[in-house]
Amino acid sequence: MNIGQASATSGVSTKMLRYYESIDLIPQASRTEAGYRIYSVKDVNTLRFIRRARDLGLSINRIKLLVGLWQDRERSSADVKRVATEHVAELDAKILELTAMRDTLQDLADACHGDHRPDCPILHDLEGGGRLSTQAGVVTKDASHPKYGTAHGAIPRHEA
Amino acid sequence: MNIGQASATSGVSTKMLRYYESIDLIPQASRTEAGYRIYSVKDVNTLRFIRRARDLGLSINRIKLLVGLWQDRERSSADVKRVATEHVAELDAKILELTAMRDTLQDLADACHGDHRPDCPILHDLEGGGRLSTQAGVVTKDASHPKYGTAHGAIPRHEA
DNA sequence: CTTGACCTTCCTATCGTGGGAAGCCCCACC
DNA sequence: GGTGGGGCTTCCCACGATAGGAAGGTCAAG
Repeated sequence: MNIGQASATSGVSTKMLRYYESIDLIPQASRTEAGYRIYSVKDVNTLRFIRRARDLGLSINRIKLLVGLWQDRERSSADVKRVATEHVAELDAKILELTAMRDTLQDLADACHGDHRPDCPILHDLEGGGRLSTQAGVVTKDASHPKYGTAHGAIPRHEA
Repeated sequence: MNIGQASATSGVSTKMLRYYESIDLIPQASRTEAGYRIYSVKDVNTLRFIRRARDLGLSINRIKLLVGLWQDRERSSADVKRVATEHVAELDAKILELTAMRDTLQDLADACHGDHRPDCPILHDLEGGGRLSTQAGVVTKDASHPKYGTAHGAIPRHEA
């Protein structure tokens, strides 16, 4: 099986196949005399495993762990579960963060009449301080919007 | 005001200040004789605007649009609203995608006893095909889990 | 033997951010 | 008037995971 067939049957692009090999997620494929990579059915199974793990949003590093556990008959399911649970926690955090953004923006959009007039609460908000309080340190308007605070502060932007 | 002070009062790092200038999100700052960048209070306000827009997850390109609209007295609020609404739609899509992943993984983790034994439904799922049906083409188990299909297929991974 | 599809490696880009090196500048302190 | 430390400059590299493309070798069918 060459790389094209392995790609087609595993759902992993040839680009990614070579990349995964380069970062040692999968072992170096053996080669034909001409230098073509050769894949076995077992290799393709591993690739499908990886593909599904990626579909669940797992990072390459976690997938490395999972593949290792998968191939280890002495593994404990607790180890597998921990990897999954950590990822769920990260997904939850991300979902919370995005939801806070979404809600804020949706509320602002709802408050915007959206016609020919220039006046716009969205711009006003961006201009003024993400729902007041940032500027003067004293909240002067309506403090009954707890969700507006969530997206501020330490937002590790490059983490996702 | 030099770049350090502008950074401190706007919440945008000096790295990002120079980067934003390089991609023409903000105009080239004027310079002292020694080549130091100079920022005005107006510049800092723009930077705060940008910072808040980033906090809401808006892309640099959308922020470019918004800054343009913000500084255009003839703008129509409809244009601003459209940018916001598009971003909300993307956030919604992303949230849906992440939630599907989360739910699947959480269910699998729930089904995993997580002890010393090697047997694990998480690995079984990754191995077997994201909740069966992929392998044989015929669903043989429990089809009442509509959420398990959502994360598959065309997932533009690099879009986020 | 040619043609076209496939393979190889290597470089580039994405997106937004941070880290760091090498070198110049400025101010305060002695 | 020096000097030291912190700030500024530019430039390069890294991340994570993926795609695109160029230049060249290979294979199989016609």
